[in-house]
Formats: sequence, structure tokens, C-alpha cells
Amino acid sequence: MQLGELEKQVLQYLWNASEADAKQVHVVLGQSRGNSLNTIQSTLDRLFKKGLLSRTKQGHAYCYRAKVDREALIATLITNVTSDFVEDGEHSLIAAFSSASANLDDAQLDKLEQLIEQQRKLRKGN
Amino acid sequence: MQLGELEKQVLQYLWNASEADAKQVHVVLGQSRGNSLNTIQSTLDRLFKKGLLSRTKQGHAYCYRAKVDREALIATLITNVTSDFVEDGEHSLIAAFSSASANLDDAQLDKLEQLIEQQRKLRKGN
DNA sequence: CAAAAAACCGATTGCCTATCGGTTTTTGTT
DNA sequence: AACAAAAACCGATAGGCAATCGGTTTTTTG
Repeated sequence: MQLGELEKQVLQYLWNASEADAKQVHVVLGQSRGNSLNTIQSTLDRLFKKGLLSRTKQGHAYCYRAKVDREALIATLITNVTSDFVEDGEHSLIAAFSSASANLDDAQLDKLEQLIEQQRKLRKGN
Repeated sequence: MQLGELEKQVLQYLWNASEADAKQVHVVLGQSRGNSLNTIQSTLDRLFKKGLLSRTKQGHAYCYRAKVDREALIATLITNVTSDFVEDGEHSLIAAFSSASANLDDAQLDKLEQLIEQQRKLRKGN
């Protein structure tokens, strides 16, 4: 799945705003970029069709919400872009880590280890 | 940077073959997919221009080699696709792990931890 | 130097985002 | 119910990139 510039900005916006209709998004993004309300509407619709947003009729207009959070989207994008290069049984994140680990600083390594521990504890509980 | 289907296959091929000219790639990939030699040549050229392959005149024809290995490419792709979503100082892998950790099985968690350790040792050495 | 091989150029197709104009459908108001 | 305004929807166009080749130019080699 390919994301365009405007689509990314809309997503960012909705992660902050939690919800908004086309008009609101237009005021913030469209205005500054010089887009018409229509362009914003199309973009919201495209994101909706891609399953990245959910929407509900809120009286007058559709009210959009991000359906995936930032972390989940990042994970999806990584999987998509790497899947053709990853072997069976190999998880793309792990393959990715193998290649990117040198770019992580010590603090980030700590953080990751910490997240792993957290995940382990979570499992024991179940 | 966007990679097409054929481009990916060519890369995979070169990671295994270590080096090859258009003709050789064509025999293996083009034949089965029904591409002309020309298509293969264009693709090799496109990958070369993208900096993913290097080439040298080997007597008669260009001899291509992968300039980046699988892991490095994966790392690059991940960075590209996620860069708009990660904050300064944050690494996309860690953001991704936060959301994907639940999908990793125990063995994979082990593996990851192991890789972290390995990376740590590597650093102490320097 | 001439034939064959390889490289290069340019055009076409297909897919996807961005962008809007214009039409239809909904809503909210008399 | 009737209408005007708002919102949604449809369809078209432009731009970017991969895939695909035909055809021409340049190299190589006998």
C-alpha cells in the first residue's frame, strides 16, 4: 500500500485530533497547502477505503477517526515493504533488526530489551 | 524509492549469483516470466541508477553486482517508508516493535534478545 | 571493415496519488 | 412537503513510476 504526501499528513492530523470531519481537516491542512475541500474529502475517502480510517455519520457529515495507530501503521508498512525479502518463518521485524541494529544507540537497545521483557510478563499473566 | 516486482526478483537473483550480465539474468528470470532481454536490461539499468547495483564492463557486456545486501536494503526500505512517522531520536523499529510484539512467538522473542546481546558484545569490542 | 552483440533512447501501458468540477443525495428549515 | 445549503459521490485529468519493447547507435570482435 502506497501512501502519498497528503495522506500521511491527514493521518498525522487524525492521530492528534482523534476525530474530525473533512471541513476541519481542510481548515488545518487544506488551507495552508492550498487544497480544495474536495481534495481533502477524496483523500479521507481513499484512506477510509484503505482501511486506515473509520467513519461515522455525525449529524451532518462523516466524522473520521484513525483506525490504526501510528505504531500499528509503521508495523504494517514495514511488513509490506519487506515481505518479499523475508524468508518463511522469519519475521520481518527480526530480519529488519538484524540489518538495522548497528544504527541503534545504546539507549534504544535498552528500550527494546525493556519492551521484550514487558511482553514476556504479559504472557505469563495469561 | 519504489521497487517493482521484477526489480525485486532481479535483486534476489543477484544476491545469490553474486554477479551476472543481462543475458544471464534473462535466461533465468526473463524466460520464465516471458520478458524480452530488453526488459531485463532496462530493469538492471534502473536498479543501477537507483544505486542498488554496481556494474563493470566485463569484456563484452556489463557485469552487474548487488551493491547493497539484503539486510541493508531492508533497513533502507524501512527507513524510507517510516521516516515521515517517526519522531526525532526515535527509531522506527522500536516504534514498530511496540505494536507488533504481540505477534511474535516466544522463539522469536528469544531470537531478538539474542541479537541484541550480540550487538552489545560487538560494541564492547570497539 | 562488416556482422553480431550490447547499450541506449523513446514511446506506450498500467497503476496510484492529487486535484477538482459538477451532479446527486442528505439535511435542516420554513 | 418544498427548497436551499451542505455533504457525498462520480468522473476526468495530470503527474510520477515500473514494466515493456521496438528500433537505432555504439561497441566488440573475427
